[in-house]
Amino acid sequence: MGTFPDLPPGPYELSEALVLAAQLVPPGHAVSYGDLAGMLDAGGPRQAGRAMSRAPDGTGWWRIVRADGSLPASLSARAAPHYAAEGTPLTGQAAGSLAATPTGTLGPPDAGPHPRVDLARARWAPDEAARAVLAELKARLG
DNA sequence: AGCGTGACGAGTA
DNA sequence: ATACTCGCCACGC
Repeated sequence: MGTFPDLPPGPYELSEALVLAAQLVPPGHAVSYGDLAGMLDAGGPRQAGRAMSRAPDGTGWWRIVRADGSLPASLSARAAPHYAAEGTPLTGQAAGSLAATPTGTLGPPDAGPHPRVDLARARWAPDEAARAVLAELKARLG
């Protein structure tokens, strides 16, 4: 207990709980909108998206992406620097030393203007501590 | 009540 | 890989 930011007193609106759950996702990782809702066993991807659209500053909104790892164009442009800073795995990036740049004449395809998170590598699964927080959030849902 | 609108997702062509 | 459909569901008019 105590290793988390203090939870506001419940009961929570679902949108509020979704934002708090999003804040559990650590830098360098990501989950889909559907995943986020699934962590609370409540709502669905549309509600997760709406919650993110209204999320307060300080929420790592760029860590919540579409199921294919993308974000709407206007957002992905703003997300790119965060991915670079956090080392988030993106599609088209070499995983190890095997860098087979398929584009040939073009430069490295990595963080273009519209990066796509490689969820196969970046998807976050809650650790035990996070699961405890999620359980608490669920229990306090209004 | 109906109807349009989303920071969505899966299926199909 | 891109485009388009359809299902989804809370909100606001």
